[in-house]
Amino acid sequence: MPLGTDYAGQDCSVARALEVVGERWTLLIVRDLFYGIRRYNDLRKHIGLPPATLTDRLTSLIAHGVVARVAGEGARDEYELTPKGVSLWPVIYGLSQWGGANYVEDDKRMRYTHRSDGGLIRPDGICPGCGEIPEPTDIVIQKRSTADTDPISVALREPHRLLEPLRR
Amino acid sequence: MPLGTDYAGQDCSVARALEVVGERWTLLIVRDLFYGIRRYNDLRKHIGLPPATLTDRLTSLIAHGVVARVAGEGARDEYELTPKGVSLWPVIYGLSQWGGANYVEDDKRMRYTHRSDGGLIRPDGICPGCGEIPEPTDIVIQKRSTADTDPISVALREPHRLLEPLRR
DNA sequence: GTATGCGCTTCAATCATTGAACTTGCAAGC
DNA sequence: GCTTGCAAGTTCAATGATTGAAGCGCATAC
Repeated sequence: MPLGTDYAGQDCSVARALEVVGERWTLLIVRDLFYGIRRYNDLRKHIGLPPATLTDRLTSLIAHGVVARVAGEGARDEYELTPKGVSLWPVIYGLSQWGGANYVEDDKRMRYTHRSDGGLIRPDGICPGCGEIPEPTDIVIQKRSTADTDPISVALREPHRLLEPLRR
Repeated sequence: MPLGTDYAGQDCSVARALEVVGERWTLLIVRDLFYGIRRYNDLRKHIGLPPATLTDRLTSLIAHGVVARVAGEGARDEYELTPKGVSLWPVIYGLSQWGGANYVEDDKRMRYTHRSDGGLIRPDGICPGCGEIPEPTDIVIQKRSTADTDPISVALREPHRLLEPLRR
């Protein structure tokens, strides 16, 4: 049976969340949408998953109200996070901090800064300057690893705000 | 190829994290270990997954240093989170808040309070009384849903500290 | 010594995922 | 108006993981 219909705990919030975003690839898609990647082929190339799987995951995310398909510049549709999707930010950030602390060298980790005051956001999500937890739209990211050379990874080395469409 | 060996982004912290904890069931096992469930059959019954899968996931978590197998009371071994596993708490809490806010009724959500001052921990993880983000060992949980009637779910309705072994 | 429960392992059947190939629809170039 | 090219998928057979049922060895309880 597919994950997405059968995690046991009916009233467990963690299980309910994982029913929606717990399948393989799903959280990487959400991550990329935070990064401003919005087009089908950009997602596919950046994440490196088979098109059938990408279509399946996007369909599921749209059905659950996490992602919306919207008209983009030009005739192409794009995918973007709904407010419900944006509220997944603490989960993505938590995974990023844990994965970074344990598996990525310091100088290759993504840098997260608070747009209003330039503060380097701490692992617990708080901006040391203002003491607040910034909203995703107030967070500026910069990819510092140079391991990947595809156009999207290269574009992510420029600082830009979360959720702001990545233009190339 | 198995998830656990092949998420594309080599230097992406989120992808690296999901290589370790992104497989189906894995985060539910981690959640249960935070809840104090420590024995094989308790995990199996509470989560409702096939034994072969539970063995597989535990082996993988141990190999990655997230879980340790330790001697329990009596002759039985138990499973417990390592410090690296405990540092996954923000991820579990984030999923819990998102799943709770979107899919579980108010009065059925798990209650998280700060042990030192009794404050009801906010969705962002901060205790409103002291303004701090409590460590997992300082968090008291109480399951409020009565939907499940298995012994473990019943035991979780008593307030108890995270990571404290659940005795029946 | 017999039964029960725990902590697994084994196995065939099912189900999801994969990668390659193919299709469709639009848009610009010739 | 024909072709070329690309974006955005769909289709399909092969592979691989997951499932549920059954079984097994050990330990304690009766």
